[in-house]
Amino acid sequence: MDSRELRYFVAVAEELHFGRAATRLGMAQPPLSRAIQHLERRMGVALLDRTSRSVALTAAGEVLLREGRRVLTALTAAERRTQRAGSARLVLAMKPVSDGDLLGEILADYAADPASIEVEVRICGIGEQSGLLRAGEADAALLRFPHDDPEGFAHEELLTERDVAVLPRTHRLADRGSLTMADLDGEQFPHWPGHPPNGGPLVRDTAQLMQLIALGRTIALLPGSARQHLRPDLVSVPVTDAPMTTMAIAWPEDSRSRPLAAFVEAAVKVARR
Amino acid sequence: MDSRELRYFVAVAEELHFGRAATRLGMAQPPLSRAIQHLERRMGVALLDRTSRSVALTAAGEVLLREGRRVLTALTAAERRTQRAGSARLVLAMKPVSDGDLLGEILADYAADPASIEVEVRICGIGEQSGLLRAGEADAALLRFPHDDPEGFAHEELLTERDVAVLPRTHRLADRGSLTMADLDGEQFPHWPGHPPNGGPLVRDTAQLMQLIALGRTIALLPGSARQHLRPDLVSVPVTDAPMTTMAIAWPEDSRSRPLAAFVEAAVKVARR
DNA sequence: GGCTCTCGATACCCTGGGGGTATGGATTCC
DNA sequence: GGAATCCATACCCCCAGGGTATCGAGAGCC
Repeated sequence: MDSRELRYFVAVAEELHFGRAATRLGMAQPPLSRAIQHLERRMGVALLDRTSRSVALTAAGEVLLREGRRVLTALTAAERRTQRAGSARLVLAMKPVSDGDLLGEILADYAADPASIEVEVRICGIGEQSGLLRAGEADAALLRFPHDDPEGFAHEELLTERDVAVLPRTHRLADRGSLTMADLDGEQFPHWPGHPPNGGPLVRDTAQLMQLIALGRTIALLPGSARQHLRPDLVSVPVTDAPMTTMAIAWPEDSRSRPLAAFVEAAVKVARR
Repeated sequence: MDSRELRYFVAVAEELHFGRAATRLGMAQPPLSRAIQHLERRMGVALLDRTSRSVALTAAGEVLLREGRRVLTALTAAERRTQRAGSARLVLAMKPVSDGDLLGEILADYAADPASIEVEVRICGIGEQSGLLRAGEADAALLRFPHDDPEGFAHEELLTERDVAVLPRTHRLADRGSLTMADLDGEQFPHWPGHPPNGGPLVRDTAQLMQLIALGRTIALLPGSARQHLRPDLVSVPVTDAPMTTMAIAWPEDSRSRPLAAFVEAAVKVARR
């Protein structure tokens, strides 16, 4: 099969409408209809049930949609990784305030390596790191367990620390020297993307989170190292029995890139000292 | 990128020779050269270092070869799975004599389900099951742990049994009621494909293995259930401390096929009783 | 019931790119 | 230095893939 046809099919299968799919693909509807017919003929299997009023997926079509999407993302990921293998630059994906204050040192340590290349730090939204890694847009990512999922990636744990509570300066618990999780019962926690809704406000980035905390709409448990970056109207309080979170660096399992290996090595070295 | 170009590139990267690659692809050499040039131009990265005498991969080319192969196999796997989703038939891959004598019952039990469809049992060589599964040629496979690797597949364990020694009837240990692993010290075990060579004869299928045992060239530890299928010139002897092996049924993690789910259910049900 | 609107399929045309052959030019080997 | 090898270039040709116009089948509306 040809990846062009696959792209066509995925577009139609997602839109369930030839006209819209054609627009999305930047082409006219008739050649799209024909291409799908070709595809079905060659594969010897019906992918779509169509009447003049509706388009629906057959069982085979559902399989091809699911698998096809994966193939297409793998294809563009391969493209990206290849392109970046040509450019002498590493791309590191991280969400803000999740570097455990180690990134500066890691970058400095790596830069000291005479064979080092430029490192672009790409700050992304919460939970987007693994997407960037999977799509081949980044060479490595800083993840935080258990929030992020290292599935399909190799990773190296760098730092484990206990979460602290981040509160508005005016919060009833803001003056306490330390807290327990029980003290936080009944508090409103934010709704992280990709997690089940808990009634709290949906938070997409850290600045937004900080703002919501300052407004008293929510409070958060953040890695201890986040303490250093708090706005003056927020305070952090240790929570003696808060969950531990682990920062790790992750990369595509089968990467053979020397610069990446050197960077990971630098990260581990800095974390161990 | 287009999968056709990717196929071209992979062929050249594997052959490191435009002429041979072109032959393999069933085309002439000049259009192949051009296609690769196009690809490099569009991606903005050199994939091959070529002189008039030699072709070598660049770093970027190595990345594309590795990732591209995977994409291409995923593509053909998607094609196969789609085609088979259209045909009302399940394909089960197994190597011979590894069904723990359960397969007959499983097939009967599944066939009793009114919604059941035809099941094709595909007997394959040793260690080939996961390849067939990965390539989308089979819907499910019988694996045996720890010999087979369920990586990337969902699986359900069906049966754990202790290996027995399979010996020629004339072997010095053939008359013993039971053995220990220590008794087998110094015996020549076969070399399984995909495992490191151990000096023993390479064995690709069970018939061959049985023949080699009968000839006294090797002996083997096989699942206890293999006992039933021994040739008359071979005997099996329990080994009290032999490793345990587990038979499992494995399938692509994200399969949504109803017939497959029903079949797995039947297999588990039979194994549990 | 007939008018209209929607939407996929069909008919037909046209262009560009992918493939072919012939040949050039560089390198290696005898 | 001549021959052989092998990738690149030059040039041609054809059809696959894309466009426009239109048909035909359902659905909804009055």
